[in-house]
Amino acid sequence: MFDNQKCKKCQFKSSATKLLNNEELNKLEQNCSEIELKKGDTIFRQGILSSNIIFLKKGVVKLHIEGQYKEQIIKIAKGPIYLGIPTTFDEKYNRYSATTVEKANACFINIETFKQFVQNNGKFAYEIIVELCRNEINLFHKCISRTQKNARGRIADALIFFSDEIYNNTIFKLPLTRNELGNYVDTTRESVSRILAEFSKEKIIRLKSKKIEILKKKQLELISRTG
DNA sequence: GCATTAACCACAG
DNA sequence: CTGTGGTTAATGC
Repeated sequence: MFDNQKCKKCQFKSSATKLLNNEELNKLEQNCSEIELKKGDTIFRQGILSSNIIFLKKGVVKLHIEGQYKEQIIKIAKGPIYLGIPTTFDEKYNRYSATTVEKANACFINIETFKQFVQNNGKFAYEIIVELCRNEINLFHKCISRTQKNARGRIADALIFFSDEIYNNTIFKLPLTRNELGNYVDTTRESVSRILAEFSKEKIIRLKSKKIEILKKKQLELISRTG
């Protein structure tokens, strides 16, 4: 289970982990375990005892909360990234769930080990803070998108996000169902279907079921701004 | 009033 | 799981 040298030689080291010294890396190797995940696997679930910090090496996940009426997708994220810091660091129970939407590789890191690094290695802690700050700013933008744009604008935002941030490509396969995309951008699956069909008709995207090609990004950006 | 937007419902692939 | 049509409610000229 504990393959020595695994962390030291890891190609996906986070910017924080790069700042650990040799002794700390040894400690990490003894308190961290990597697993492979299939699409749809739960990494951690809302409501259960939280116990690990997750380092998602690669793959795409959704962070989601079971709301009063329906599931809400809070965020889509791609590795390499830490998951669960907000819900594990100072919370007894998970406040949200993380589920893969593609196959992924994740390392489960003992929370006490992670805390020791934060407490004893300022540079490590600094990198973690930077990542948390980025996350918060991103959520502020998401908040604006949700409240101040119409459905077309929100879906345009989502398409640009998948293209630019997740797949770095104008062609990609949506990892979400229409219903999930609706949960992500605060609308219904019907509206998602309709709006994607409109974009396709307007030749802004090419659409075949989940495969999407962005043809006119400028146009999408305009829709994002003006609805 | 009239137009627009989007949710809800129903039904068919 | 999707796409589409009809209906309805809210909102803003």
